[in-house]
Amino acid sequence: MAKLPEMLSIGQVSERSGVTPTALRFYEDRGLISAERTTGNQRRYARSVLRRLAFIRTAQRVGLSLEDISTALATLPKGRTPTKADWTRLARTWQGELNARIDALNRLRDKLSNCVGCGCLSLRACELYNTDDHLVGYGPGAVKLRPAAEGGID
Amino acid sequence: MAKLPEMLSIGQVSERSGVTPTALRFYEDRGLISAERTTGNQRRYARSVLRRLAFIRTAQRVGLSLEDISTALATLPKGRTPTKADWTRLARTWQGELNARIDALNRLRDKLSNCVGCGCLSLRACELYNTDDHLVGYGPGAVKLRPAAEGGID
DNA sequence: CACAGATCTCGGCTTAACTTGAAGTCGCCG
DNA sequence: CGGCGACTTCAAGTTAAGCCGAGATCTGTG
Repeated sequence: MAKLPEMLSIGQVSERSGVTPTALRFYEDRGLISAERTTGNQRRYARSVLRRLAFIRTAQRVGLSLEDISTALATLPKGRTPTKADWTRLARTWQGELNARIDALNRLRDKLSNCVGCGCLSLRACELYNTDDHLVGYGPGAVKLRPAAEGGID
Repeated sequence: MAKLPEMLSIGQVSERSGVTPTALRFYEDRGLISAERTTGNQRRYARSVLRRLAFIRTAQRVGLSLEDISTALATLPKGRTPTKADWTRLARTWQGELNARIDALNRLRDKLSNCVGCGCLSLRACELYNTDDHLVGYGPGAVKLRPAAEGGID
């Protein structure tokens, strides 16, 4: 096995993290990660970037946008090792986020089951139509959906 | 209260569904919904479009793409009322999807909790870093993440 | 030192899901 | 029947999260 290198090139980081070089540059551009430069202007990453990348990718996996992630990471003290309190705060935020998403999914799944049972599309007032709002209009089918576009998944 | 109109204009559908007119035209373009036309070429929607829209929006809410939705809807008999078997099939597909997403979220949330407990970022081998793969590299922080880009959320 | 292979920047392409704007037409109330 | 608001199409713009290629430069190894 090779010795542990102090700093990693973009290719090495890419290979170890599974994140493409292009994406790495992109993340840097967005302020999610950072790197030093050689005299020849090539990026040299500290090993800690791998932790950060794992974090970023994992968060992305559950549907958080890079902006969400970036915002969250920004609450951590820039540069220095975050305190436990910092992390707790961040985690709490995300847990709320995650819980909301899980709830939404559970609710929908259950409702979908109901719909199968009830025939759904020919039903007058399937619960599915009123997932999160209460503006049931008059007559069959008429409802006021909350514009989901704004809230994303939750 | 007004009388129930037989057919709805795009504006009425928009107001009742919370979906903008442009989005409605867009959905039509994508084959998700359809409408008849007046002699003057304006869209007139059957009330059932509201059910369909609620369905579409709800599915979107849980992260399904319009293409997913469109594919699913396409399995239903074009035009006529779907049979219960049709619905069952569709629902089964989506339930698998939903379950997968719920699982992923639960796993992550739990791991995030662990991380708070353990100090995470200063940890050598936090579970977070090995969410779904097993290629733990040598030394702290070195891992091979599965390219999440391909699988999306699940 | 030479050179192959890794990186660099930059601009443009991609997909999804719409939105915005322009220029013109409908429909219905008074 | 006049007019104004609702509607039409079409083209182009937007955001997210990158990918791709070109042309130039760096780095490390023999």
